[in-house]
Amino acid sequence: MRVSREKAAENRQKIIETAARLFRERGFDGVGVDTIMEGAGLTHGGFYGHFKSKDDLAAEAIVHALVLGGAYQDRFTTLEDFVGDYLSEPHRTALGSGCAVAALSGDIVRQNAKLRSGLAAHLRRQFERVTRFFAKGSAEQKRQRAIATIAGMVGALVLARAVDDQELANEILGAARNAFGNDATA
Amino acid sequence: MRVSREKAAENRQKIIETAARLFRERGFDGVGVDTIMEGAGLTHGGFYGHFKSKDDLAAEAIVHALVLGGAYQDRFTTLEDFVGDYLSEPHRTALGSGCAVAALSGDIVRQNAKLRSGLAAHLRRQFERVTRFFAKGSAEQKRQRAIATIAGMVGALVLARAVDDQELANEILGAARNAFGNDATA
DNA sequence: TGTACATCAGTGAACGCGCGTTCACTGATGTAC
DNA sequence: TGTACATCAGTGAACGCGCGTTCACTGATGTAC
Repeated sequence: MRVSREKAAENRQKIIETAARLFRERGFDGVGVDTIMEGAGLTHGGFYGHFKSKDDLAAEAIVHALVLGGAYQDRFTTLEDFVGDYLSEPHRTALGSGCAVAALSGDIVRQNAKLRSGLAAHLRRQFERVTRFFAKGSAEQKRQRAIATIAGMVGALVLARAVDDQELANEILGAARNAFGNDATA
Repeated sequence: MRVSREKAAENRQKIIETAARLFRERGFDGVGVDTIMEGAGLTHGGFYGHFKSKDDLAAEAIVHALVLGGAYQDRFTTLEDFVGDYLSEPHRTALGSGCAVAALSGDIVRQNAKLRSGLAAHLRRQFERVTRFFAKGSAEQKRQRAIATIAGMVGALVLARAVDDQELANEILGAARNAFGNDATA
């Protein structure tokens, strides 16, 4: 049953969004093409009309998630708000719609080079943008603080999610909020 | 060909060590039972004489790696040494013998509960031990600093490894060393 | 504007490979006497 | 201490399932006239 070009483009987008969610929730090897297609309301056979391979989709899905992640960070005006939202309990439990770096960094290392350089580009942009939260110090010092802050945020979220104890998880998030949530140089 | 009890125990240990290395290098789904057994100098059929399943081995292998990780941290007398060694280029490239938390946290989230609670216990011990590097502040403040420092270290290592650009990777490590390598409260 | 045909998005069965797991077998170790 | 037998660690072939991928087919869309 052929479908209008518009509808086909819509389907393609739905596949990418579904994949971006499921990959974050279950990891790259944890979701099959059939599950993704089903999640997008289609059957698995049509997959290869849209993408060259599962790897190809993975690249598109992760790029999609990273772009959203860049926009997310832009919404905040203070470091405290940014860090507080990122290191919140909702974000800890919202794997599928949360930070793709925290959810997939382990998988990305083992993916193709294109994805890894895409991640590098994303991080470079993030480092650049996050310097705006720091008031004092040289440009180089601001950049270093931005990098360390992002590393601390990602690490804290990863640890909090990995742990099988909500109390400990929230303690980790709280400690990281205190440590990274305000500009110590201000 | 039966083998002495001693040799069998040795083989079992070799399997665990090989698995601990390969899982860290390639992820849990990235290595097969056959590869692990081959790495241990055996054939794949004997695997189930030693372990109930691949998951069972994964639990033992990761616990093994975590125990070594705990001992590793004990060797350092100053925060600067500890952080400097952890956030070094050798550690960045030594996936198979490096920090299991950084290498496998993503996989552990999706593993069985036993492993996750093992990781929680490990992290609790690490948080406790790492407080010794902090001189001032209340016990609670020291603990929070220890947690934030470990989160920052893990996050920085994960990001540095995920990125496809050695220069950026080393910049991340350097920024994190500066941020976490000395007790800002001293 | 309507008709005829070509195109092609999506379907669902099937293929084939990888990998976790099982099993009959081997032959050296361990033990009973 | 030596012999006979039971045990069992390890071998390698085979099984079976899941999953990525392919393919013949369907029928609605898009286009040519």
